[in-house]
Amino acid sequence: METQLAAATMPVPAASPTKRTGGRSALVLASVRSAVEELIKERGPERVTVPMIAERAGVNPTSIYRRWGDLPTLINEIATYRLDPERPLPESGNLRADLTGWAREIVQHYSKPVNAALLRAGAATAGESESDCLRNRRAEARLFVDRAVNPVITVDQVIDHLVAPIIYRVIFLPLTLDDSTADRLIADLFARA
Amino acid sequence: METQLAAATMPVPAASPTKRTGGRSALVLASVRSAVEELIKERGPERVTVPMIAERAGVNPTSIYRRWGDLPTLINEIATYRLDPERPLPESGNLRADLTGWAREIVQHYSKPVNAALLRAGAATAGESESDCLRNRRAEARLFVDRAVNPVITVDQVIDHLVAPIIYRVIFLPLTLDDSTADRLIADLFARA
DNA sequence: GCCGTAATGCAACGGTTGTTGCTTTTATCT
DNA sequence: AGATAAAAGCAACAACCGTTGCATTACGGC
Repeated sequence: METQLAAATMPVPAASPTKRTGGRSALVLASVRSAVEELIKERGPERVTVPMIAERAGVNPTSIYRRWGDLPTLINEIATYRLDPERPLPESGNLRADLTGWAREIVQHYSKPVNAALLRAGAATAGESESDCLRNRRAEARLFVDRAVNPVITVDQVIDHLVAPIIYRVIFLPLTLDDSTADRLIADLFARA
Repeated sequence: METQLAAATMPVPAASPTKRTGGRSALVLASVRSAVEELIKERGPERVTVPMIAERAGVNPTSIYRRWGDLPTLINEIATYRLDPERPLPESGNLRADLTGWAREIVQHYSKPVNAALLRAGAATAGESESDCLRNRRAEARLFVDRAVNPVITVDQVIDHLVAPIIYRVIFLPLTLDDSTADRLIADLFARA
């Protein structure tokens, strides 16, 4: 067939479909992201549609459908990368101090209504395989515990008694979340150790 | 106006618009509920629509729209009352024993994929005012602590270190949830007291 | 058993959504 | 700079969704 001939002729079977991330694509990505964030804050995660996002972003709906395929997929991606996984983390040499700074940052992050709304939306799709918008947070927890010389506590304990209460309150009891929450949970966590 | 005349004539202004809960209505309610549960398990909470539910339930879509108005509202109601608030609760006279039984029940409940999916869906709408599908659970926690003679722990601690970790794992780490989870958390919780 | 009316069913509609084939733009590589 | 093809725009289309007015059923109170 034609493909065989072509394969024989070509030096390399063109197995490098170069992605385009810069320029216009980046602009579309950015404006779609902020459109989603605005709309989700304004109307709640359940009442946002793709055409609405497209209009707000000044972008054609087809661009969104072709890039993400799905509204849940799009929202989930935004929820996952809202808190930059590449950002600098506390590195004081003291586990408790590091976790304190880290927990405070998370509380502060999710105190913003936009981020709380995104988390709730992300929760809806969290069941399916690897679409978990909090996996970066757990990787960070693991990092802190793993590099400590004398951990005292386990990763599971950090998840259960620090991350979980914060996330639970963000989703279900947002009004009870304040700056003291992180410190209180840290105190509880290390009281046991 | 006519209304004034009517009001003067009538002995009681008919201020009792009797609801109809039995017979057909009950049947519709039941079949809609199981249709939602089936579909949410099959396709995930985000890919279910009202017409789909109506067809599966053998009910007219308008009935659903008029009764609940909204898909999120419907799903949220089901998520809220899936675990019967009137069910008997442990009442051993011992706080730790009661909480243990209660926590085991919750873990077992949410180990079923249907209930986990409903919880995720409920999380998406949890921000808005009083549409919180876990409020009954928190009321129960309060009951246990309030009636204990020497509580040892606070309601907030039950929320943060027992309820929150279970719910977090149900939503984001369903595979890590097993029968030992409840006991482990209870142990952690009372270790401090 | 009868009556009033709450609740469901039915049908038609206007608007929206998501898909598809094609054209235009433009990011990336040489 | 020029060539290539990835990504975005455009237009048209067939679903589908949710609303509304009216007819039908049958629950609940007498």
